[in-house]
Amino acid sequence: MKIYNTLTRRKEQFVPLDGGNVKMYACGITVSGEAHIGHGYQALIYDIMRKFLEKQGYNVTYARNYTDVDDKIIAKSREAGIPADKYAADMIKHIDDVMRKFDVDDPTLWLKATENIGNIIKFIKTLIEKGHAYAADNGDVYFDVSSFKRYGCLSNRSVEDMLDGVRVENGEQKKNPADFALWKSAKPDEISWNSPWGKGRPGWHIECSAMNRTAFGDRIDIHGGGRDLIFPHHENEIAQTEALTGKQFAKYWTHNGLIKVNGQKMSKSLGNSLLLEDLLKKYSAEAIKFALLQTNYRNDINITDGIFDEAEKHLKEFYAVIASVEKTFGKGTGGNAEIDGRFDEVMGDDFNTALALSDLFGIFKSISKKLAAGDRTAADDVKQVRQTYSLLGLFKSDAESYLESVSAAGAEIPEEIKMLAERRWQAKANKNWAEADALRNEIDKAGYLVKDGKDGYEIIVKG
RNA sequence: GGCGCUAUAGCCAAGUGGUAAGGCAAGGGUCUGCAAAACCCUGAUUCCCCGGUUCAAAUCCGGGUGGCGCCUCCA
Repeated sequence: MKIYNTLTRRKEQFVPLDGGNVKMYACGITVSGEAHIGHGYQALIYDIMRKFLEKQGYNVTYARNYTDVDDKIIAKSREAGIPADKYAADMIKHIDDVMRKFDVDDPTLWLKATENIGNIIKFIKTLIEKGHAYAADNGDVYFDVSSFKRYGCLSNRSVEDMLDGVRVENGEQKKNPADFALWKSAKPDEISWNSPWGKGRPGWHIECSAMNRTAFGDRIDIHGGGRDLIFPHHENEIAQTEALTGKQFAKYWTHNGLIKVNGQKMSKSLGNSLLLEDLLKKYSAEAIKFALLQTNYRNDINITDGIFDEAEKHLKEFYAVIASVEKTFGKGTGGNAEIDGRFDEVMGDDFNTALALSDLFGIFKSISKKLAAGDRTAADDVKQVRQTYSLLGLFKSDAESYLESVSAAGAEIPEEIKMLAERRWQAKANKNWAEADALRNEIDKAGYLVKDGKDGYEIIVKG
């Protein structure tokens, strides 16, 4: 099993810290808004990593967090006229629902910032005691970047390099512009907790360090998140945790690529987010996953017109084969070790879902041939594909129901279209080709397509 | 300005030393009254450019150029 490690910038053999037990953490969502496709993608990737590691025999404990207090949440909740904690709780519930529709499983542990305030305060206190952090007069607490020599080891930058790019907000009392907030003092009427430095709330970075330590102890195997978190978030996590423990925090740092829309990154500030909920109204969860997993998780994905339509088309074709096989031979009783072994092989190389998916085209071609030849092992292959690829969230549906749900619009053929098609069929039977073609054009203009079979025809909705 | 990622056929994309997977689109064919669908066939003498290492490089090294991202909240 090989995993690409951002820390060393190479693929490494995966060797857990503790034999067969794997501790894995992935940064989750700051719940200031609805989940977009990027959030769904990230959740999907780490869900797959967890499941594949389990398939390899590891005992995985997988933790994810919700950042449920921050500036944007406070601002949004004010706009909505509800308390910040209620706003965050409602949003979490909503996001959980959408993720369930997207068919991403819950982690082993769900962690929330607001449920770990005590742990966070304790963590900060220790950092101050050890001389890695300091409290300013206004009640803010900052991490002293100059006290941690390895600062910059993940993102490969030096403190000096950073200084010219750092922005200092008004009212901040930092010793060094690169220092970052561990604790933010509360402004009037903001949600806050009592602390040794007065009322306030935790900074973003410290949450993950503190929650990790509470859940897992000093060290973990895999820490993941989107590539945009490398700096400053993950760099700061390393500084906080390693300054406290003196030990290496995460052994493997993994970062998924970002989803772009028409070449541009989706971000909260640009406001160009594609909401997961909206996409799920248009496409099946399986089609969305298929489209996203056709690229290696480390690369960015540019969403352009048609990538989901194309994926849906492929799934329809695959499910059509599955439906035929299961109808003809019933559910398989055996399996196909080759399909499963090949899957393990490609996924074992840094979770190469792109290769795993491209294999499907060959697999289904072979299954179709077997079906045509009356070879009953086609049913075993189908059973194996369903079992193996369920790890990627694919082929989990009943084939007939899937095909029905995807072409649901086709069920609603208007009467007049049906009549046109019937008249065309008659014209055709009378070998009146001109009239038959004219009628087909009419049907075509209305947005439908007639497909002739041997003993009848079928009307489908175009597009 | 600093740092990182990336550059493979019209498009998407796999491939980290042994001679270019897969998909879409396109073209040809079988089938069809004609279509659609389905099935079969056809693609890069070459992997942004220039040097180098090597028996051998898309793959390693050096230098360019273009695209994207991070350095402010971000998955």
